Amino acid sequence: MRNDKFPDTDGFDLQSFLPFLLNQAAESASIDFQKVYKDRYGMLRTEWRVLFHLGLFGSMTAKQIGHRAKTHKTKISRAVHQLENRRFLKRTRDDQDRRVEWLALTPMGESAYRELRDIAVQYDAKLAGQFDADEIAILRKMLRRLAGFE
Amino acid sequence: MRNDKFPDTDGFDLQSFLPFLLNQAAESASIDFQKVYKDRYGMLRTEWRVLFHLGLFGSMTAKQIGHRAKTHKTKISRAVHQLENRRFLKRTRDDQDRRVEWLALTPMGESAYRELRDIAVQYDAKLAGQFDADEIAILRKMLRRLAGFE
DNA sequence: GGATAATAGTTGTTTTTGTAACTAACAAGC
DNA sequence: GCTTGTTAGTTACAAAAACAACTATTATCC
Repeated sequence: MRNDKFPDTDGFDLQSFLPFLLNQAAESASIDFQKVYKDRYGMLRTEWRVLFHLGLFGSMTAKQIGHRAKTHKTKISRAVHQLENRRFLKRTRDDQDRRVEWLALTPMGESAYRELRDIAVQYDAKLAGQFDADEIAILRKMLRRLAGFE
Repeated sequence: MRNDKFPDTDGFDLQSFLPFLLNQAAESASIDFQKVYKDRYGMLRTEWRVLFHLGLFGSMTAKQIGHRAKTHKTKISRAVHQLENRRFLKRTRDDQDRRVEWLALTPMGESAYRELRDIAVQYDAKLAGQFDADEIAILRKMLRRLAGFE
């Protein structure tokens, strides 16, 4: 947190303060990908996240997605509705526990997922490309820890 | 981006995808600090950012703050209003260009800034403390680059 | 110097989010 | 089996963000 540029400010540097810095980095790093799912697919952030979870893990419940994506159930609920309206997913009630519903992508949803995932892979490679491989590995490891993954 | 756990998903791992990972890390790393400025000071995110900019850099215009914090002018405008209502800052018109107004903290604003800044310093130290010093240096350097600082 | 464009900041309207209360289904204890 | 508590998911309302249109002032350029 020491800061040579502003020794008169008790060494505090806003641009090094992790909550601020992480938010700014996250926003910058997301903006172009956001344009893709927003402008080209008409999706909201929670919607692509739900799409990706189902694409990656197959059938899941809303609760499971919310837990894994650290997203509140109302946001998940709305994203699921929207994806359902667009015929990207279908829901089926659990026979054992009729409160639960299992979500799964339709063929249309699968196809949208694959397209977006390929874009995501390229996008990530481009972001990571500006750093050394070992640096990126350190970055991801630290971010995973900060995010509470692992 | 390779992923050993899910080799059936073309090596895509959502929890390593930088836009997602960065957002999750940013959110986790911000949440406790957010509680402080929100619950204890009744501030919104943009409000503490404006407060900090004025605390750090002294007198600034709304435009300058928006540019430095990458925040839209309407958000800045409303944050400034709110901080003014609470007597945390005062505005003075520029004599040369009467569209411009200079913002500066009142003594009350200064005091709130100093308190929050001290909390921020401790908070950052606590976050950083879970990593080695050289790792943290690498992290901040990379995040600054991603954020478009420097 | 008068029309046109640009800039700083504000206001109004629409989306999206956050929060709390709700419904429906199940579980536990007695 | 009936009260009480929990859980999955939805809905309704309030708060905040996004976006566009606006006012007032200054700059440009003919």
